[in-house]
Amino acid sequence: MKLINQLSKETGIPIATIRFYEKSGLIKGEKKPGVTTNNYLYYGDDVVEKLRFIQMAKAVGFTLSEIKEVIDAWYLKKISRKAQMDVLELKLVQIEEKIQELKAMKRQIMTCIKNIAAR
Amino acid sequence: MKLINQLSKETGIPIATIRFYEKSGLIKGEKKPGVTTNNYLYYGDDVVEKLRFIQMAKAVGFTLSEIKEVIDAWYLKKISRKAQMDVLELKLVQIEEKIQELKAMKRQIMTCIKNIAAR
DNA sequence: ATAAAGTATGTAGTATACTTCATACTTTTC
DNA sequence: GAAAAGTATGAAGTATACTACATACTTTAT
Repeated sequence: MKLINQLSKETGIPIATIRFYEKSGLIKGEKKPGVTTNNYLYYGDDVVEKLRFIQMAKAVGFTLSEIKEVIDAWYLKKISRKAQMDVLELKLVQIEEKIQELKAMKRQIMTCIKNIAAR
Repeated sequence: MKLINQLSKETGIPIATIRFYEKSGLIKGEKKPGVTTNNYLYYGDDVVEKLRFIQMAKAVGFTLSEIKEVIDAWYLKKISRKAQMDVLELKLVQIEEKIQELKAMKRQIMTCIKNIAAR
């Protein structure tokens, strides 16, 4: 069980940002049962996983609310299996679209580089 | 030569957003020489190209200032050939990174879908 | 020729995603 | 046991990327 400082060091995400993600409902720490002197929050390994996923997803242009949908489908067992599948399969489609867009950009830029080189 | 309305219709980007991009230096319209009654701006086909590029690049998480760098390297002949190449090659690397991240996310989500299906 | 639609300009407002600050308490270190 | 470092909370501030509004002028349609 990790405290927020360790979480930050493992992921490179600032503590303030992690707190912001927690407030936004993307991750959740828990109070250690039995500890009454403080109200420190502890985080499991799943939270590190989630934070890494957030980093990746943000880097490819997903918003926090889109990311939250995926994380909820992933970890919350509350919603129906079908609803979980729907969210995840939609994300797969969107990921595939982004890959295609990136490949198109790559081709464009490579053409441009060739033009510059041929001058 | 197109007016802003046509530009908007061809790309699906709102007029206000196109104006914002122009103010941000990503695209540029020109006054028709000889026309003195108005100050309407006209746009060439390169602007449509640029707007489509902006749409794609934004969809995969590039910021407007990153996009501006690429567009400048692309169209502005002012900067040195080497500087142009540097910008474009860096973008190629970043695009490749994003593709890898998307593929990693794809795998993760597919694993998750399999787990849900197997319940 | 007049109303409707288009264009330009400037300013203000909004949403997202942080980031900083102030305060207060707890734990660790020397 | 006192200072330094860590944690929690709430509120305010910032950056990016729009989005809407008000005004004024121009062009197009009827």
